[in-house]
Amino acid sequence: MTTNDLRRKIVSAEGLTDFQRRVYIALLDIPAGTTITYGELARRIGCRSAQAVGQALKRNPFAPDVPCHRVVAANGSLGGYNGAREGAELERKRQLLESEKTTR
DNA sequence: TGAATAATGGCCT
DNA sequence: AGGCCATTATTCA
Repeated sequence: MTTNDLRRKIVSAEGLTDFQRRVYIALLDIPAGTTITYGELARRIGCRSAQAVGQALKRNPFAPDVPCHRVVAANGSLGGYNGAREGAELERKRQLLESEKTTR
């Protein structure tokens, strides 16, 4: 599945708020192997609340289709993945990031 | 250096 | 109007 298809999928998805779409689409703009903080991402979509972005990601109905693993905390922590702030899910996220970084 | 706590902004029901 | 958050910055030991 290409990124473009994914974007189309997001736009055509129902039951989502406009804000959520902005978040997911902004994620698609992030190149593989690159990380961004919640705050930075929030600013990208014209928002000042990193927490709001966190909510959107947790409620991410497209996971793991949407590369939400490229988003990390401001201090470099992984943050969370697939609704989990710790555990095996995070380990998976870590590997995904490393893999992308290497593949880049 | 690390952990704990408070402050904050905005979305969702 | 109230609650929620996958944050962030600050403070304390």
